[in-house]
Amino acid sequence: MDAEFWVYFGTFQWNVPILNSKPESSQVPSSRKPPRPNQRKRPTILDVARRAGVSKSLVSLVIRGDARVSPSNRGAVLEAVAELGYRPNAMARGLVQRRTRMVGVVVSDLSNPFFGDVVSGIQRRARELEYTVLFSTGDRQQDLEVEAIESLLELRVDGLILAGPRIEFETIEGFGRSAPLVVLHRPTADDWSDSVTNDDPKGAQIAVEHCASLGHTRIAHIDGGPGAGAQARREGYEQAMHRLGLERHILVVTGGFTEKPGRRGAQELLSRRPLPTAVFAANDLCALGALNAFEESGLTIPEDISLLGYDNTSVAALRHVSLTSIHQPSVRMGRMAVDRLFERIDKGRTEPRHDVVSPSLVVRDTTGPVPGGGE
Amino acid sequence: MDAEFWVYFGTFQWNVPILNSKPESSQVPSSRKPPRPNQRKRPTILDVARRAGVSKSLVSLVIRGDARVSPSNRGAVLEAVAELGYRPNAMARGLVQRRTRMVGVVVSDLSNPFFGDVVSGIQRRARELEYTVLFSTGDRQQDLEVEAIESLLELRVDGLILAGPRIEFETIEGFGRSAPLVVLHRPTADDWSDSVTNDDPKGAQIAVEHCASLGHTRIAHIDGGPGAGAQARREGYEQAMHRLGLERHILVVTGGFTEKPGRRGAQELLSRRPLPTAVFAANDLCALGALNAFEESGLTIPEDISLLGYDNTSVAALRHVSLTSIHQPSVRMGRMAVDRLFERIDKGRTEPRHDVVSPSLVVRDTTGPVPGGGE
DNA sequence: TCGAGCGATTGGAACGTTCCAATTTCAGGC
DNA sequence: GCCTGAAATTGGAACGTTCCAATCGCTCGA
Repeated sequence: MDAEFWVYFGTFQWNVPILNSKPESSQVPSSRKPPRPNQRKRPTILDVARRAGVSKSLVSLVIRGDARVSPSNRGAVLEAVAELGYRPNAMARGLVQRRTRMVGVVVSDLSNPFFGDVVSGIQRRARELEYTVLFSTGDRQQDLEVEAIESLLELRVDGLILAGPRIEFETIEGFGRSAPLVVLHRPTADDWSDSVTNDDPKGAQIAVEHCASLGHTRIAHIDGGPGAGAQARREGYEQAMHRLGLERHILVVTGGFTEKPGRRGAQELLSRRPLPTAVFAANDLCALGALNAFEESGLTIPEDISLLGYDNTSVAALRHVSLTSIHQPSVRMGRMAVDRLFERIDKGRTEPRHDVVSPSLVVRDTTGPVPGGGE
Repeated sequence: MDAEFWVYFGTFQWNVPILNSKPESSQVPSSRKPPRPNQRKRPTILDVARRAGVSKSLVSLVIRGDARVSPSNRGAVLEAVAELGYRPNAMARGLVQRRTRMVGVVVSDLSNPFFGDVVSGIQRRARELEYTVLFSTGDRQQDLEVEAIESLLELRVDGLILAGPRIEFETIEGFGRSAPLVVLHRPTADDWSDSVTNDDPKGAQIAVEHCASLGHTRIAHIDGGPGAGAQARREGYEQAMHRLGLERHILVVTGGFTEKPGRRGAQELLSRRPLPTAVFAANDLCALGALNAFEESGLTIPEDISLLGYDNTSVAALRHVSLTSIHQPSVRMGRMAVDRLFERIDKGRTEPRHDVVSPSLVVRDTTGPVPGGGE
């Protein structure tokens, strides 16, 4: 068996395989062998140059779109390029230019629809700035997430965006020392990274105030459990309740960021008396779990209980669901992340910047006036 | 303004910017300027070698985990690596090795929850085979999709997986000539690429048979419009209806793969008399749109109308939705795609292989017996 | 007719690795 | 003390680009 040896020094982490004396026995399936050239040898800039009868430098100029090349030579080169099926080698280019015009994006969970919009914003802004985006994901596991980041850094991306990272803060800070880094959806406060987050306490406040404006007083909260954003939303809820003079109605039960814990949280709420008339859930999926539990127990939404989610995912927008939710401007946040990176990479900014954007309320069909006039 | 000039030759496509005589005026914002080295110079293998008092070759051996290095030297090198915060440069390595151990995955639409599982399968299998996965997406646009693929190929990924590509068949075939290529969720039949698809006609047949087994005869279909998989599902539906002797009940209305067209399709169905008692929609989102339209018109599901989706996405599984659907083994399909790639890259397979996996039925709460005994 | 000046073109030196063949080191047997 | 061979280590040549300074070839004015 191979041993794994972790070198850890300061803020830097990297794993080195240590083999035992038996050489390539327990290695990868069988693949360290001579890599069979499946495809025929790829043409290089030199092949193009030969074919076009010019120097490699001239080919390079044409490829980069330099204006000083004579039309005839440009034509000849382009022709040779097409004939040979030449495709520039980004590695060679990156090596000499020492920059890649690539940004790496690590998404903690690609299957969460919430990240779709973020990714879309990143993609579009990056394109405007002529950057290429490479995504990677830890598939919900911390160690894979670190591996993904490492790979991207080894590829020498010019900058890194971590969308909702699940890894430890110290690790993140270490990466920030290696490359320009923007953290999305999770606040950082160090000198090495930027962050773009939404104002969770504010969002919670908006949710509570919406309920209050509909006459609700017994407003409960199903929280996000141990998750990162959970605390901020819970505290926002509590503060808002205080501010409205509803502190004696504060009621928080444990939930989570997916359907099942939301369901369980709601079931716990159902055992309390008097029942709350409005429930603010940690996020949309959590709210959906709650919705299900309420419906099963014979309550109707929003007549008996009003329900709010958070994140305004595509699921909340489905008309069959039509969940009132707190919206984060995800697309814009994605764009902002790229802008922060751009400032560091191309404008030379070095002082950290931490942006907080405001959430907003999207009223749909799961919230309504308090039944029977409250209390 | 910059002009864009497309070189197209045979199966190869690549865009070359052509500048007008004014040099760097209307260029990118301002970024072609000297790239400011935001971070301090990165240590190279030579720095490590100097610090550890050994040759660069020895450092290279340690990093790659070669067993022949003496323990003392290994220790010294590792120490130097940690002290300097050295991270190997994948570009330099890839350049000389002429392989990268990276596979590129282009997902047509990252916000579609359907691809979450596929990606997960790809990710896990790739990790087992010690490949790194790089994702990219066209964000639903054809030209961006091509750009994404180009970028990955310029990076010299060892292989490429296209998940539900929206680009033309000829273009795909061209890419298959440049690198090992697996197409997911869309059949190909050429000699240059492999494909992994689900058996759409079979899935449609299962859906229809499920309805029939519940006593339904007036089974309608809301199709996927002009989309790629739409045709196969529609034809599967029609064939199954024939086989069951229900050809006179065949009823297809135009829909699409998202909620809105599904809604419209359902509305059209509602104008037909007699109403169908079961509806098979092109996919889950389409079915959700239909569900909404039916509910709005006062029908209850499944008492008045049974409803089926396709793809068995996470949305269908939400208990509040609980949509009967046709399941594709997405995770497995992702794994298979990586395996096909591996066979081409490391095993030297060259003959194409086209796998078709079987879909299956997931019964939930939107299908039930035919109301009143049919006809 | 000649050089100045300018645009177009070129060859060589990087970039940071791995690979390979060659060299050094060292233990052990005679 | 020397030779042998294996193990450990090494320097130089790739890999495919871009960058830079230098050169080439014209046109034009004196």
